[in-house]
Amino acid sequence: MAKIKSNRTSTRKDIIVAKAAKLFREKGYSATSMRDLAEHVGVEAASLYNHISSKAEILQDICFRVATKFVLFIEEIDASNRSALDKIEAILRFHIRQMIENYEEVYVSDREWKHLTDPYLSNMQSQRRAYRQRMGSIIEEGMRRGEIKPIDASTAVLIMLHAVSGIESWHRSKRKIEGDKLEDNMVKILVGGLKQS
Amino acid sequence: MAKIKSNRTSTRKDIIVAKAAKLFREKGYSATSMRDLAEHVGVEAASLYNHISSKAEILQDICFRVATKFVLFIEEIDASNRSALDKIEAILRFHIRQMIENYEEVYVSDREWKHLTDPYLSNMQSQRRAYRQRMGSIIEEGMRRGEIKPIDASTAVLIMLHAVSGIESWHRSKRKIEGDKLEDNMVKILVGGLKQS
DNA sequence: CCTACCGATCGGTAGG
DNA sequence: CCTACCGATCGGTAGG
Repeated sequence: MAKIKSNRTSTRKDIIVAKAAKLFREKGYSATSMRDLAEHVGVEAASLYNHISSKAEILQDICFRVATKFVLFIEEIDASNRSALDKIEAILRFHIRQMIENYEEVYVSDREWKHLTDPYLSNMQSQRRAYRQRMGSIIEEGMRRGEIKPIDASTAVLIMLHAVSGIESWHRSKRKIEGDKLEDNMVKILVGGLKQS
Repeated sequence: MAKIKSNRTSTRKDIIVAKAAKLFREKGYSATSMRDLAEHVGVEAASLYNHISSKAEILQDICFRVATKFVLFIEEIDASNRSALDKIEAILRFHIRQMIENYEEVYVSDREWKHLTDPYLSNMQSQRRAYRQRMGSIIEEGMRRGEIKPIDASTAVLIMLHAVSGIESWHRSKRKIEGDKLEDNMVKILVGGLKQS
C-alpha cells in the first residue's frame, strides 16, 4: 500500500501545472511569476520547488503533453484508409475539440512554446514542422485525387491551424453558440473552402 | 529652419519603436528588457528615456497606430457600395498585405496588446470588439442577399482574422511562394468557404 | 510546507 | 547621450 498514491488521483504537481497553465494563458509565460503561481496554489513560492524543479519545467510539461497528443492522433488518422478530405476534416474536428475541452493547455502550448529553451525548443520546432508537413501531404494527396481544389498546400495548412487557435475569442464570450455548432460551422467554412466544386 | 526636423525623416523615437517591435515579436513584450532594446539601438538603457517615456508607451504606440489603420480601412470599405462578399474579400486582402508589408508591428499589436494597461487596455478591447462586429454585420448582410452560405457570422469572422495572423509561419520561411500567391490562395480558400454554392 | 535569504535583473531617475 | 544608482521583483536555494 506504499508506492501507490499518485496513481489515478491528481498529484500536487498536476494541480500546480494546471494552475500554471491558466496563468500562462492569461498573462503569458514571462509575465507570470512563481509568486503569482504560489498564491493561486495556496502555498509560499519556495514550496512549489518540492514538486517541480523549475518554472521552465512546467512549460515543458504542458507543451510536450499537448504535442504528443496531437502527433498520436494524426498518425492514427493518417494510417486509416479514409479519403484525404475526410482525414482533414477529422484532424480539424480533433483540433477544435481539444481547444474546447483542454483550452488552457492547448492554448499555452500553441502560444508560449517559444519560451522553451534549447534542447526542448528545437525538439518542439521540429515536431511542429513535421506535423505541418504531414497535414500538407494529406492535402496534396487530396489534390491529386481531385477531392481538393488546386491550392498551395502549406497555405491551406497554415489557415486551418491558425483558424482553430482563434477559438480563444469564442471561449471568452460564453453567450455564443455551443461547441458542436462551432465545430460544424468551422468545418463548413474551412473544408468547404478546400473542396473541389 | 528650426522647428522642422522630424518632418519626413524617421526620428530617433521611430527607430526605437521599430527596433522594439522586432524584439517584442521575437521574444514577447514581457521578455524584452529595456537593456535588450538599448543594445539593439546602440545606446545605454537610460538614454532611451530621452525619446520615450516608458516601455508601456512603446507598446501603446505600436498597438494604436495599427488599430487605427485597420479601423480607417474598414470604414472606407463599409461605406462603399460593393457586394458583401467583395467587401469581405477586400478586408481580407488588406489584412494579408498589412501582415506582409508591416509584419513586426501588425504581429505585435495582434499578440501583445493584452499587456497594455488599463485606460489603453479597455480602449483596445472595445476597438477590437467593434471591428469584429462590423465584419460580422457585413457577413450577415451577405447571407441575407444570398451571396454567402448560411453560417454563424461571428465564427466566420474569427476564422478570417486568425487565419491571417498565421502568416507568421509563412513569413519565417522565406523559400515559399511569394506574397501575391499567398494572398490569392488565402482568398480562394476563405472566400471560397463562405460563398453560396 | 515555511522562514529567511541569495545574486541577478528589472524599469526607471538624477544629475551632468 | 553617459555614469551612477534606486527600490522592487525575479527564479531559486538552504536549512529546518
